[in-house]
Amino acid sequence: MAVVLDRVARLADVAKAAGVSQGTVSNVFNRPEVVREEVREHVRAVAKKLGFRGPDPKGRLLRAGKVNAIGIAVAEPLDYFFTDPFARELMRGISDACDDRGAGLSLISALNSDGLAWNVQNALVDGFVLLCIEGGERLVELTRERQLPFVALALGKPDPSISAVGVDDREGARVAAQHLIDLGHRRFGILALEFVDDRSGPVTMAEVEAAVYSTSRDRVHGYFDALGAAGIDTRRVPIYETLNDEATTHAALAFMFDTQEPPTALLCMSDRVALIAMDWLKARGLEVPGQVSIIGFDGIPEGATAAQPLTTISQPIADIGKRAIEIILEGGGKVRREILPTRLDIRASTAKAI
Amino acid sequence: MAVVLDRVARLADVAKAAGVSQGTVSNVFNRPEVVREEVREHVRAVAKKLGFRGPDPKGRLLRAGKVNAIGIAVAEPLDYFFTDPFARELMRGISDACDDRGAGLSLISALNSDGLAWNVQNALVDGFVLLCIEGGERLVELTRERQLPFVALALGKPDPSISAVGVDDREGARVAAQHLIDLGHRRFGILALEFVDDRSGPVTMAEVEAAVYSTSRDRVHGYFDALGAAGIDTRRVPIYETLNDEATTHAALAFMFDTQEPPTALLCMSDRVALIAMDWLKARGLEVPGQVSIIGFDGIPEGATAAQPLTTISQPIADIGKRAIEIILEGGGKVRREILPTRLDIRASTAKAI
DNA sequence: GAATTCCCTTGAACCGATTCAAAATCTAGG
DNA sequence: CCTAGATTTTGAATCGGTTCAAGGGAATTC
Repeated sequence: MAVVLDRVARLADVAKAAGVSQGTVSNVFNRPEVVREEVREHVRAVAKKLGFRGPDPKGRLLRAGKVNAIGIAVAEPLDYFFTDPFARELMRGISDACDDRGAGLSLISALNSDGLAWNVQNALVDGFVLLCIEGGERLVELTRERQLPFVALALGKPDPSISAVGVDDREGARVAAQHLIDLGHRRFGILALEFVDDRSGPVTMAEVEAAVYSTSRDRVHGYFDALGAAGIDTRRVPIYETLNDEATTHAALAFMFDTQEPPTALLCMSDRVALIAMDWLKARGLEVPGQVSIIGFDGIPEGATAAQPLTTISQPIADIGKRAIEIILEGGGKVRREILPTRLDIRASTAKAI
Repeated sequence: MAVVLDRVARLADVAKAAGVSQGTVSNVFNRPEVVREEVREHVRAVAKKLGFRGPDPKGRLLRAGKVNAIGIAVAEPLDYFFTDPFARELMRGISDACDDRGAGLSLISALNSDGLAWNVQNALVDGFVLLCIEGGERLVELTRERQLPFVALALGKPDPSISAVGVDDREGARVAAQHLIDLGHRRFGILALEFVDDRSGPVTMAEVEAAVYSTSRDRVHGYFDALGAAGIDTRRVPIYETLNDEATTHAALAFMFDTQEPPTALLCMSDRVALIAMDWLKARGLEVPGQVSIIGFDGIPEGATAAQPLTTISQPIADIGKRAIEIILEGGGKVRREILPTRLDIRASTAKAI
């Protein structure tokens, strides 16, 4: 007697058709060893006939509670994960950690705040890694609502109530500036990242102190720690806020180099900006590092493989991702904050001052 | 009277505490406009007091059935998505398509077959895109079990029963060879991808015809279509199977160039292999394209931005990803097969034969 | 022959929401 | 004041499984 179903077969259908309880069918698929072979094979045969391919994860999920996947959220379009060098390197570390634990990876994004809210609220994950490159505050706020473990990366405002992994920006920046001082440079320019959202242009020290993004502020402090100690008048060091893109970086360079005494050393808060600066200077006939030395920040792979390799302060990007996953999966829900070390990678964009 | 729960609050708890039905609480969060303002605010207040932050997606999922996410599966480690140029470019297209539709993205992988099976069987997704670069057959088999819509990309064996998006490999290869013939070349070498799993070395035409991966076979046919028409004895054109890595590509080059009459033109089945070949030749003091012309296949961004830009047959990689998503989300479950056009991108690795 | 084990299997509770027909309440018109 | 119609709210079914205490039956021990 073949029963024809008007829908896809469920566990219960198989149970009824095979004349056993639902629990037994469940065991056949999940713990086959506890079911008598005869019964097991019979159930399997019936399941096959009904086109039942195994328990639907949607059902299991509710009972089990665990999704076995981590969500990586960012306030950028999804392709950010595959195009931005920093994100890509970070995802390498995250991927490895997830592979090791057999966890899946869900990419979560939103361009507008409505979509972001919905995506974060409904993502089927066991925890979140927040890429707070931009709009970090809001991302944290939304995620908090979910009441799932999460770790913030590159978060501007350090909040002691949430887990985070990062680097010591101030110390990294200090080392960067010290490197250039050691090479004899005395005239500097700082190509900064955003202090507040969507603003670019020259900034004053007061604006630096009022920064929303403490990452940028800390780095300025770090640069100035070294410059000040070397007796350089930091009030005369130009700081230009960029949006980490070509247009604003070019504007920053024009601002600094169309002057009587242009800098001989550029302190850049990202490798991206540093690479753009290098191209711009060369196009203007200035030699790097002959006439101008450039140091970046981040340590993205592109910096090392560029036509002219970039000296930079490397962050252990992949490790940051890895630690984030570990904290979520094994942190036991406790708040953890980790500061990983940076490293000065001296390559071919810095040289002795003339 | 404050009720204290020993667990996280649920919809039902809020309903009871607020003295309304569960359905009303559900409406407050999902269709607030149908609930009287007074009730709505009251429920919200109670929810807040109980620490209920909104309906749990795990519960909603079961009822709604839709996850609103697409799974991208590959038989490689997860970091493949972020390190392999082809995969990255593909994911760009997929990301855009998902962003447009507000769909999420789940990355699914496995190193060993057990893990792969589990991940594919349990992924919470509405459909799959299969990257059949390697182990495609098995991936298709596993996915079929899930009874969810899926699209295969770069699948070796064309199976008319499954949806797929790809390019006309034979025609693309023909155009590649024709380009070199037009430049006057008469001595060719073919650096092939795998015909069967994990094998490398020189292959005979019989082995080509017996290929598991029809992509590689079709490309050989395409190359030979052009070479044969130009009156070149294809039996004397060496074909070397590589694993798309440095070691086997170097072996292939040694095999071809340690001969009396080395080729003046290399037909490579991937840009990766082509770039490796270019480096190898230069390291041996051979000029590209002065002494040897090289043409790739794929059109990865690295080929265009390389120190010496690579001539290649470009696949519309991002478009392939985009179409795959569209087929899953809007295909209505019907089987669809699409062949997208390739394009000859002439850059700096091919030149007139001497 | 009764008691004790051991091995399977059962049945029902539970996971956390959405949905919708039906009931209850309110509003306006006669 | 009554009623038709509009607006809200309820209650119960449903989604598809997992889990585990309790039960049944066969084998083993006393």
